[in-house]
Amino acid sequence: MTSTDARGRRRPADKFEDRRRELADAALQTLATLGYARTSLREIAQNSDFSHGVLHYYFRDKVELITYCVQRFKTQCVERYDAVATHATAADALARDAGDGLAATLESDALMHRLWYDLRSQSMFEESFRLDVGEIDAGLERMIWRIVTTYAHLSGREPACTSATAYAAFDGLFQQALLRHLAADPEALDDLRAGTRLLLERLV
Amino acid sequence: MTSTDARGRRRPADKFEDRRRELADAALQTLATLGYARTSLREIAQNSDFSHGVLHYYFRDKVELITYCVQRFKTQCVERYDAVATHATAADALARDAGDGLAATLESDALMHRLWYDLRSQSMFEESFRLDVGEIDAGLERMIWRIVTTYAHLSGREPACTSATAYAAFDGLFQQALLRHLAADPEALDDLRAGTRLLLERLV
DNA sequence: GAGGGTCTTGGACAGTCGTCAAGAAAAACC
DNA sequence: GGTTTTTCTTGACGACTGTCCAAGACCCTC
Repeated sequence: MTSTDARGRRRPADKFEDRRRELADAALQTLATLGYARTSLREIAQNSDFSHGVLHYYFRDKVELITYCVQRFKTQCVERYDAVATHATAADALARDAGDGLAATLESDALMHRLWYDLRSQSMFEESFRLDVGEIDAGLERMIWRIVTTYAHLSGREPACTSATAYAAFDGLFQQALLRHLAADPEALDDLRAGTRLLLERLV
Repeated sequence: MTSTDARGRRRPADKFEDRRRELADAALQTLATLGYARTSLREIAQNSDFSHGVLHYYFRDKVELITYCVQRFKTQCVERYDAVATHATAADALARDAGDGLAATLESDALMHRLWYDLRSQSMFEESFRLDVGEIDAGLERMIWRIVTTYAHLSGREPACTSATAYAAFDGLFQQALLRHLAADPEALDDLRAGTRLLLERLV
């Protein structure tokens, strides 16, 4: 049902899913630039190759589109953050790489991270987002915990906090850095790097 | 200009400001329950004793109303958080009081805290909010720093991090606890209390 | 109590929103 | 090539938005 035939043509079910992905990407781009509150279906369609009516051919309503976007955003997040998982062999090198990695993705994907915090705030009001948002948060928590446990192992120590506490602290650090970076604070990235090293050292 | 006359009647300038406050409070209540994205001027008016037209008598437009609300919200925040500033005489008692205080305000004012994170996310998209949001953040940072430095003094140590890093970590902790509390996680409050004690101990 | 400024109402306005349906266009099939 | 099916465009709908305004209600002073 999801395979291709002998001539390499996609089967109908695949085409349908491909178009959904294409429209969801246009929606994500619009959401990242305008924010959830100001994003309309017509604006999304204008950022794609299609007219606004086609959105209801591929999605039942706006909620299904946004939900699909959140899920798609999640997979992009996991891919992006897995790249941060380093292969360092020394504790201080790992701490430096982690700080650099977080600062790099904050700078290059600032708009997407901004959207993430916007959608997570929306999930506090709109229950239909909560499941997907919770799964993204869980994935990020695992990513942070991998770094913390690796750092602990490399330095011959044990983590001094739970996985949830470690993620909460790093997420707060990242969010503050993003806020200041978007407000054109030139020290935001350096403070994120320094804060990452300090938190790693203090939490294990 | 802001005083009352001999008979205790308010001067016109005061009446004007009082009505602005009254309408802003109705707006804040609406914002806290619906969120920024779903709050309209008519909805705000319905949560007050007036009709929707009066909003443009006291506020130039929606942006000025919302901005005024954010400023008003800030003063409420400062008042609320100053109550958390404890007068403990021992380090472990201070850590316990701080955790209990944060957990208490999270539980009793959950909707207002939800609104705060919503508005802070909006400030990443809407530049007109940034100044006020930044000032609120700075006030919260001072509140956290007061707790951290007091804790350090009581335990005869020095803070191991900057004020910004400490606030970022505690803010992340609080926001995760709020997310889980709103998602009906029964352990959210206890984890916030435990996390507060752990962060205090580890960051000084 | 009359007059005049302050305050409030409720409706009208031009846009925009999500949604839908009819039909054109394109693609797939025989 | 003609027919059927899938895909897409276009225009319309009712509801809702922020904004504005004419008219009335209110309140204070003389």
